[in-house]
Amino acid sequence: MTATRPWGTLTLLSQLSKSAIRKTPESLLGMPLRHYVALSYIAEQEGMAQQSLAEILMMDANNLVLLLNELEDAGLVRRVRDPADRRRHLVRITDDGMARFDRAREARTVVEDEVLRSLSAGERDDLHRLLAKALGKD
Amino acid sequence: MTATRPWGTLTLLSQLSKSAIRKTPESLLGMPLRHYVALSYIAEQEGMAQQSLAEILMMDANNLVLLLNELEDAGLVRRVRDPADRRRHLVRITDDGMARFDRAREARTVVEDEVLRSLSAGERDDLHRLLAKALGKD
DNA sequence: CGAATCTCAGAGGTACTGAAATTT
DNA sequence: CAAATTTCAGTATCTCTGAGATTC
Repeated sequence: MTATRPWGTLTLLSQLSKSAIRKTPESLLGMPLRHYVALSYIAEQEGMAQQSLAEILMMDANNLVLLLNELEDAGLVRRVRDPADRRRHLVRITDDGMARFDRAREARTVVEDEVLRSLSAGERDDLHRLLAKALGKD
Repeated sequence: MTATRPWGTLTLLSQLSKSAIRKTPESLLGMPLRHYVALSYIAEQEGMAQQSLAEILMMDANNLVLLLNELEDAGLVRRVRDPADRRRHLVRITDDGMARFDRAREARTVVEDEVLRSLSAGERDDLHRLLAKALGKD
């Protein structure tokens, strides 16, 4: 029943994502976008080991080291050795980091309104729900 | 009425897109993913000038030059001078390019099934429709 | 001649590869 | 000692900046 559609769902997905990235200037967030994305996971799941964090962010653990260096230099997060397994570093967001993340999140709703301006409020909720379900975050 | 949700729609969007990219190996498509994405637009809109194509693909016109060089070297597209304005190059997909694009599209439905496996057929249609509408492609 | 279009070389930022250091 | 975790140096790939060439 699936008619041959000119655009695959995955193609549309990547295009809309690209559009969102292009419309999110660093000046609006107050931090680089990749800092914001990382913070959103660190804030949600406090005290994660770096390796687990790398899996969730779908990035190399090696690369995460460099990213966390930047976040730590900016005073947004802290690395603390795990007392239970001293090989691990637990990543915790700082109070300042949480405050700046909250401001960035507010700012991103502005971008979201622009990117999704063609959708009604109900359709935006539907989209959010479908994306969350596809990611297993429902 | 919008409850404070842990994940913004834009964050979910970029994460699912990243997931789709990671699950699309070049060997499956028979070409690099960015060749496939470019071809999907070139196949849909025959004989576009490079500048228009760059806008649609949301990439730098400079960068598109390098991408088209690769596509032309691979025999997937041809550049033809626009007789009406000899400054322009019109980009056309070759017969071989179309054949290989069709095979790649088939392959990508396999990835799509995996990425969207948590969604029912109806939900997948909904997602497709919402993404297309947000992009103004409905 | 100014503007538009395409091309390319060089620079900058981002991500991956491999090896070292510490701890279990 | 082997495995797990984090760190870093080197490499590769990609994207953007700026200048040049052709045509309108």
